Amino acid sequence: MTRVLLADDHVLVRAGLRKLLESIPGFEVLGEANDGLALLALVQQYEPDLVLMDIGMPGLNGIDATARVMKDWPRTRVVILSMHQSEEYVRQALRHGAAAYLLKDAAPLELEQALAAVLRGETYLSPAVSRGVLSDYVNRLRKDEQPGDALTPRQREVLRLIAGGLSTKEIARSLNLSVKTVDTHRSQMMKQLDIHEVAGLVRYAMRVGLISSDN
Amino acid sequence: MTRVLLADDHVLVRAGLRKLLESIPGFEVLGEANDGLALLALVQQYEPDLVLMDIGMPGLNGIDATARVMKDWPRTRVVILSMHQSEEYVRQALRHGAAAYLLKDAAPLELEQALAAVLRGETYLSPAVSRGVLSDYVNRLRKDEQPGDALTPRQREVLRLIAGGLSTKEIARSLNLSVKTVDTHRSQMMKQLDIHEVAGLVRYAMRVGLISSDN
DNA sequence: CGCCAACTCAGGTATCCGCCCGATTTCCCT
DNA sequence: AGGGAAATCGGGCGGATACCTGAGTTGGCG
Repeated sequence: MTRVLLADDHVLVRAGLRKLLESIPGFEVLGEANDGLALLALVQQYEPDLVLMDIGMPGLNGIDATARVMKDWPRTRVVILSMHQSEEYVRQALRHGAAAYLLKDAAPLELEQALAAVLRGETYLSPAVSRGVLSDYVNRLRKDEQPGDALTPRQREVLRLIAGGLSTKEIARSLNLSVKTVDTHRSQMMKQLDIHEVAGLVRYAMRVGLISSDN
Repeated sequence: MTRVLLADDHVLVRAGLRKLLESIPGFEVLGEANDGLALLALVQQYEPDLVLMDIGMPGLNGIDATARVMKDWPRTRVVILSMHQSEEYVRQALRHGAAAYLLKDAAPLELEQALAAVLRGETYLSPAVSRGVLSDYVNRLRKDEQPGDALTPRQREVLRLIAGGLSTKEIARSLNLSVKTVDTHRSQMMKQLDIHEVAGLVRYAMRVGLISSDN
């Protein structure tokens, strides 16, 4: 039996969701909350397996409520219900630990699928949403336009190592060059790119895809 | 009529693809190339609407060939055919301007769908691939776990400015602190995070979402 | 052949960074 | 009441960085 809590500020919506869930075998609705804070109290009381969470709630909204639920009850799975397929909402929700992001105009069948996926430990996004996320992802990759633009091959090599955290001396050793040569490359790049600190170089390297934040 | 070129180092594969394409109304195969360089010559000659490109080719591979095609004929749409659903390949392909990434074990129907999507200007990924990309995307968001983990609020403040490219002196002025205080915060963070250069701090700040590469 | 960009290396200087030692105050938690 | 984390400063040291000027070599391109 999957034990579920509902959070939504509209009574009718909650009632509808309850009916829906109770029509699916294996789900039990423990309670309903009309805002984030009320939900947190219920979560503490029941420690449910699943929370169906609206985003647009007065007081503590769904995203922040999700974050606080995940902080103290990380094993609880939170399914976000939202009217908006805004990129930003989706990302916030996922970042704060939501297990699924469903649009409110989704078909009931989709809700079942989403719940099944979530209980298997997967992350579920409404098709319309995942399409958006995908294109956003693609855009991000695209923005990393080829670094062959402003820099010479040697400069890119040096930049990669700088951004990787190596000191000038280490880079020189690694490339079999004089320290002074590496120094010149760094200075040259800074002049060309109008960037004047290592921090800026690292950000640039990341933007053009020379390195990624996880190394 | 969509004018198409094929690039693959296996004759049989090319022949099969040609048959497939010619069975779809509206597609015309202009020619075949057995490696990247041969393809570039054909592209120059025919200026096709579409290129079906294998990744694993001798000489100039599919990714690099894609980049060079996109550089000089940006309106050409390149569909990557690959045996591997490696994350890295997909990302490289998308980054260099591929319009689609198809696995070679895809159903013929999927090829048609992909071509249709591409001609509509969309980006198409094989389902298996897009699933991987999606989960990668989600993982990336998740990794941006709340920065409240390892660092104190003040440290985060300082880190944000460091990663933003400010010097210790500038940060001190900006926060109305002594240079020494800022210095201490930086050192403290480095010890805690086991990171020992500014470059590493910048990458960390980016990973936890304190800053983004585009400032 | 001559030009130019890329690559290589050098000396010098002012500043900044990374790290060591130390200290005080505030505030929360037990 | 006492412990501990957070935040605030200081002195000092060795090395790295940012920027300057100058200069030799290589390879491609007209």
